[in-house]
Amino acid sequence: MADKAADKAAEKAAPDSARRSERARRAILDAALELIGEMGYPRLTIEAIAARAGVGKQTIYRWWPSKAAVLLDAFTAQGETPQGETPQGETPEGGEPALPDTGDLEADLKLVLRGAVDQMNAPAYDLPARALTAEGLVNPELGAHFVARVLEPGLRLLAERLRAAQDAGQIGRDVDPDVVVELVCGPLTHRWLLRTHPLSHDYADAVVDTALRGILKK
Amino acid sequence: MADKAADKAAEKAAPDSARRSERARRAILDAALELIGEMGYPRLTIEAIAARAGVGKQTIYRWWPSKAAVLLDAFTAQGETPQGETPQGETPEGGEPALPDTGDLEADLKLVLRGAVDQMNAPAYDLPARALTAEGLVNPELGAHFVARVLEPGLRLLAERLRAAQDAGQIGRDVDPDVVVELVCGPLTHRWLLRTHPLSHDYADAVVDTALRGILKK
Amino acid sequence: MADKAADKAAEKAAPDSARRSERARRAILDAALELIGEMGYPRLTIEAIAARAGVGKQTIYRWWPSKAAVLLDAFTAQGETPQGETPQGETPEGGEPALPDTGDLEADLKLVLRGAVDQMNAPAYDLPARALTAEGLVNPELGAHFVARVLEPGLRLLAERLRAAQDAGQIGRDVDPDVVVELVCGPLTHRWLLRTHPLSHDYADAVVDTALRGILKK
Amino acid sequence: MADKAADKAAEKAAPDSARRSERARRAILDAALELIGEMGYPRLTIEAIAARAGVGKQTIYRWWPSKAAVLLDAFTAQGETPQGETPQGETPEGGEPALPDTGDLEADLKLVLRGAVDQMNAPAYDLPARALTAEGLVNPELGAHFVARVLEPGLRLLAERLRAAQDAGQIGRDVDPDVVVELVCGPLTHRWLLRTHPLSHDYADAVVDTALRGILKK
DNA sequence: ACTTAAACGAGACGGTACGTCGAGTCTTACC
DNA sequence: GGTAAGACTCGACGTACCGTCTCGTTTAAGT
Repeated sequence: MADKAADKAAEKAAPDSARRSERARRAILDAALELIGEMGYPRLTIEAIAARAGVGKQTIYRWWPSKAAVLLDAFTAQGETPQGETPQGETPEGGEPALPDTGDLEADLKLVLRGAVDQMNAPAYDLPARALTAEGLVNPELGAHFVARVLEPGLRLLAERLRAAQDAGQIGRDVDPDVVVELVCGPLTHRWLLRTHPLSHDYADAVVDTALRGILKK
Repeated sequence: MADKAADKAAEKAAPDSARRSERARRAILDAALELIGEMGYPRLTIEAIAARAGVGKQTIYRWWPSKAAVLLDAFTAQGETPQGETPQGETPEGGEPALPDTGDLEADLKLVLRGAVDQMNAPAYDLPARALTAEGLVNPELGAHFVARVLEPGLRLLAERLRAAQDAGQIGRDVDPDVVVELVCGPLTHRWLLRTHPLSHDYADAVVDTALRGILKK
Repeated sequence: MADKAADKAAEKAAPDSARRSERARRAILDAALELIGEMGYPRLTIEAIAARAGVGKQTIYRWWPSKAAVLLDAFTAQGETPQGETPQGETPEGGEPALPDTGDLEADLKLVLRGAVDQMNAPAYDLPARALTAEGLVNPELGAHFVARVLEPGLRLLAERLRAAQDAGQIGRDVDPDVVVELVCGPLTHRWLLRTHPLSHDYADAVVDTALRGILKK
Repeated sequence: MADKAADKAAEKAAPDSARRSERARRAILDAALELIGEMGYPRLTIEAIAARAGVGKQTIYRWWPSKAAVLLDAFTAQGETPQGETPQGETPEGGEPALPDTGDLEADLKLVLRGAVDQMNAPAYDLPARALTAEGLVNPELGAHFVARVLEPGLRLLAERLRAAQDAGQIGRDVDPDVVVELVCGPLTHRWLLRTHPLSHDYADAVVDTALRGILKK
């Protein structure tokens, strides 16, 4: 129980994070993002990151267990504005981020999903996010971190917006908002990752339309 | 020019597939599938495959460009019954495979998607398919092959079944069957790959229900 | 110039030996001797010495330029009774150490060389002395210190004893005592270092006999 | 047991020396000798040897266990004329090497030892031989190889020459030629390795004189 | 006794080299 | 000419120590 942390520490003398060099940390994260843009994830190496950052390899190994972990931190810390899968709406300073709520669910969803599409099409998001997703597929521990830190926040906002619509009586009580979240995100993610078809605003609109209004004739 | 073929040959003396050893081919594919089960994709190496198959490394490099390509072939050739993302319905010998069509679209979809869920939960499918998906995310060429050979066939069948329903007047003309295919497959794939929640028959049912009948109150 | 000291200080702020921690010094020297016995010279590291001594690495680097220098001090300060290559004879407290002089040169030499043989066969002498010799072979500066502090004193005593014999008329004036010293020490050192044959009392006796009485028939 | 070799082989799949690349072997040995001259033994690294030789590090590790072993081979194979501690006399083609035997032992010994002195003073011999001696002091296994392959042959020749003198009645039967060998080589080696005094032809002569004619007055 | 500057323990840092692994190519002997 | 075997060059791995550089914390000299 309380020993668990102690055990972990006993494994390999945990470094003292108070003495950590912020300069080195920033240089490493920046280098990782630069390099993934220049050579792609598979050819990204810890040695290259260290060299670009002007840092000893050990300084990377001291604080991260793998290049994927470095990249996850780099991606998350990007510009000090960590982004989720879907962009938050307004982030009124100090307040909780929330999705737009104009009362028109369809319009709001389309707005948000079009934003997500733009993000997925932007190399600065696509490259690292795609690499981290790929790594996570095959490495469950990293995958869990990626989902929790990158994806969950956006999905949670979406679920909240849907619950608001449900409270407003726009959605029946028999519909599970969490299922709806996946119903609209799943298809976008599918296209983004698998590249089966172009990922466009039109597609985002079509998904929202089809999902919201149903498929079977009434 | 008549030299075009010669040029190609000059690039890398194309091997003569007529003389290819079927014994070696099978041994390599079998070894790849065995080893991915034993050590996982990231630790799978071409050297290990060659050793396990009792084959020289060059024999692998002669016929495949990467370990992912070997695995794709191994996965595809599995039991001589290459499978797509969703299981085919009956495959009456000699005939085209097709999804069940009882006239009840909802029931048919649930049947098919439950089968897909079972498959995704089976390690013999999950491990290689997940590895190939991951590789494909980051390696577009391989990704395209994977989609075309593994995923597309299943998706096409689904689209056909939906078009049949449309022809039967169960689905409006304003709905695009291709979008519907992704609307039901996207969420399943999302859960399968990202492990956000358990992937169960109940979830498959919920996706079908929600997608078919719509979200907004009528 | 008065600046000479200042220059030196400017080079690398010479530490103030008045404030030096005797506790740390002893701990370092002890740790060095312990560790060379446990893991041998090549695997002896400054980090290990610091850890064993409970001392910061900088405390070692402040006072010694290399692990060999530490070991040389450790060896020299051993038990506060620094030993030369050959054991001193009686060390009447306060007096100069001198070799035994019974008037019988042959017997005296055998006694002294047998003592040297015993020392070379004792791990507590062999390990550090051998390591320092090895280091000195390849690092002339350290080698000079090692010879001056460890070997020379013993050799000088031997030379004095021989000069006494010469004064007593036992040795001809045409013989150079310094050559004789090497004539008896060389062979012992040869066997000790190169391990060509066992280093025994009998060998010491044989060397003395052969050297003193000559090789050619008279 | 006959299994001993098999056991050793079982430890780590012994490489097939029939397929060994002679080109790589020569390049490695040459590079080792070049580099020890350029930077000295302590700063000689396997990586540098590999780089200079245009060879993968693995090719070195495949055939040698340490940089010292490489150097020993390099030194031994030098110009295809491996040299011992003392220079061979004439090596009439095809015949056994032997020391000069003019009937005058003293003159012959001086000739040989002056040659040895010259060799020890030549950097091409001094650097590698000194480094290997140093390594051998601290690594008994390597030391044994060094002695057997580099030193022993020369010492054996010297012993044979002395036995010839003994057979000719120039040396008494009570004198052990092996002790005499060390009596003359020991002092030279002592000066060579420890740099206590300059190593000159005069010293070689003095050693021979003193050793042959004895120290005590007759 | 109080101040204060240097030595101290600790250990993070930028580096170099280690010894290993696997990639992909090349060579040899066999069929 | 395809194959099994495996040596080759190359690049990266993750680790070990190097010697330097902060960090507080003693600690001993000089007020």
